[in-house]
Amino acid sequence: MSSKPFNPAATIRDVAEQAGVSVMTVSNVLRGRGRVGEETRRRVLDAIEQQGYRPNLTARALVEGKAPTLALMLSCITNPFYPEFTLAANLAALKHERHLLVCNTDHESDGGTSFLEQVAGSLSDGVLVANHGNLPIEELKRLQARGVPVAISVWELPDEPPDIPCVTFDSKGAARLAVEHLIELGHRRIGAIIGSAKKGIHRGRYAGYREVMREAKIRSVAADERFIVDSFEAGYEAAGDLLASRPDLTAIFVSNDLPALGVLNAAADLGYSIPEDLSVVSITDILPARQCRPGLTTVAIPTAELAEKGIGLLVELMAGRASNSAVVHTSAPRLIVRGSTRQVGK
Amino acid sequence: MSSKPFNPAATIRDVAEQAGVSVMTVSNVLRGRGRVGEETRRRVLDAIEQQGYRPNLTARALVEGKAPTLALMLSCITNPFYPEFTLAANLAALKHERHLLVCNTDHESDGGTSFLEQVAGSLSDGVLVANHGNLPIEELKRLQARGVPVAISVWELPDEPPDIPCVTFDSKGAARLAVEHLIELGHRRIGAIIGSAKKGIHRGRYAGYREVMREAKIRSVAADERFIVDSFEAGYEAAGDLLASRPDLTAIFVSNDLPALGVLNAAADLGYSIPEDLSVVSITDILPARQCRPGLTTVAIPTAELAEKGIGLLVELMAGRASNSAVVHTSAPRLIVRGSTRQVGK
DNA sequence: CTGAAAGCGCTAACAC
DNA sequence: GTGTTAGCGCTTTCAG
Repeated sequence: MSSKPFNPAATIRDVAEQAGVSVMTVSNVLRGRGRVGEETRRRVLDAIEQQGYRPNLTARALVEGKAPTLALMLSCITNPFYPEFTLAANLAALKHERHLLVCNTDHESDGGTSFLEQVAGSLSDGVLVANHGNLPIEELKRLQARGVPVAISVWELPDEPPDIPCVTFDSKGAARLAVEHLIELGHRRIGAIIGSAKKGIHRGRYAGYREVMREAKIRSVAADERFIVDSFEAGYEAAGDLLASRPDLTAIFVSNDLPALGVLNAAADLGYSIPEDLSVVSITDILPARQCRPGLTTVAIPTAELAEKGIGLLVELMAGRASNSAVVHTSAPRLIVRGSTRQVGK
Repeated sequence: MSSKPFNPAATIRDVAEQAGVSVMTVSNVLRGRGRVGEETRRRVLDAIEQQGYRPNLTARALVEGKAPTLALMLSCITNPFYPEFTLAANLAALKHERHLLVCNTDHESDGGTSFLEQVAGSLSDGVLVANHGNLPIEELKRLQARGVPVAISVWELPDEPPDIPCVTFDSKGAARLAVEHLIELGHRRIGAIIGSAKKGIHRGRYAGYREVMREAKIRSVAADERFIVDSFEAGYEAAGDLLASRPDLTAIFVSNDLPALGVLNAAADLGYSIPEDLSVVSITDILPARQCRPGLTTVAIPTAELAEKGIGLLVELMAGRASNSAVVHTSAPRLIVRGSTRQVGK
């Protein structure tokens, strides 16, 4: 019962001692479990206050066999898609009383394998992986086999799920909306810049583009298409290249906002006025798409929802309530018309 | 020596058993400590491989009394300044074998206090706080008194350090470079949009602006100045307001890129051509500043360096090698001329 | 060079 | 209502 006024490294035992109770009782009042007398409760609370005691989450995690964190793997947080995604994932994790550990795979020499190796199932209970077209699927399956909950989000193809639980969105539908918008504005000479290989991650988007072009009876030729890396710079270069070889294009469909921003910049540098000389539409709706002039017309995908549902799926998985073949769908993409598109010839 | 082919939940004890050695030996080979015979070593490694054993970081952290993570507090990851900062902090932390836990204080009802309460000194050994002008300094000091290493980065005023170890940059010098650039281009009617209260976080930047104006013998009046919230939207509005009341301004100095982007957009919407009708210069050099047209002329601050040195300072603090009054300086800001500024009247 | 014992701070059973 | 006994998975003494 000695009054130790303040103890920077107070443990639950110190508190128990000062309050004249057992460790168990302190643990109970701390977490509102078990039954504790009102009087005892107060004494314990006082002791906690005085000593400045705070429970050690590491110790708690060890004994409970569960970690207070979830891991998020993404390519690179500086890609403007991810901040919004990460924030939503973080908030969702917090709702489940978990903190978020993020891994930028682009900057890990092994693509994040060692991160998974260390963190998954040890520091973190589960792993949410944001799809970027080059996932170490085998590695993820190995983890899964080991009993670590693993989920993928931003999966592009609802009809071709991976062998791992995932959250998808309708990428083909998104592309359709974008290209239909161009068609409705009267465009016929439409180029395409795709942020992956032809059969790569954006193949659903590419399929949507092809489909609408076919329906509109427009014969699209390979010369009107470019397959590039999904970056601002690659978009910039591809636009220059495409416009040089097909100067009569009136519109360009870009499979992603980031390269589309590059296209906008290239067009400006080449002396094109947008949207007077060229319409540009893409997919995603990242923040810079609305913070530039002209604003980028784009098809918004449910970024925050993809993140939230990803965390939700992970939590269900951890609780044994979701199966390994779960496929979670998200809201339909929606067209957002801004200044980068216009009626052809106007 | 029974061969358990694969054990998803293998512990160090399982490995020891299979290898026919003691737990200690396994721990030693695992971390290259102590002396272990080559033959024994191999047996242990084989057992680890077969069982798919991976050490439990939580348990290790508990017994070592140190956590494998560091915490980073920032206002919101969707502010384009932070992705770059966070990435650099993350990479620096990794070099010290720590993962990073990030807290978006804007979205915590208590500004992150409960995050600190839970995480600091328990899940994470130390905390790096990115300054945003409204820091819970008292809370941080309390943590510090408790023995938790705490450091602040992006401190604006090298000459007025807080009572907490910090990493600073020369904000006044940055503003000077920006405004001097305007003066050199012949501008005299220069407005200012400051992303804080007059005596708020950007007061160093404001002071730099005033200083250069005075040196150039330009009488700046309050009507040419706006003090706003540090956001794109506030910048947009302030520009409209300022331009309406002072239509003869030829240039605007904005204290931060984010509101400057808003200014660029507002100017475009109001029919101003930039830089023909109006020059805009600001401070920071966030990614969107170079991914928009016209590109934003700005003074780059050493963002990555601020993050790296922040983590470095934290690590020094943890090792007891840095004092609580440490002030770490960073490289001088540099002017980056892009398309948003031009010789007056041209 | 290797092993046995102790314990990090906490919680889950079960007693009383 | 409250206390006692174990033990989470690991590392650190200290013996051999």
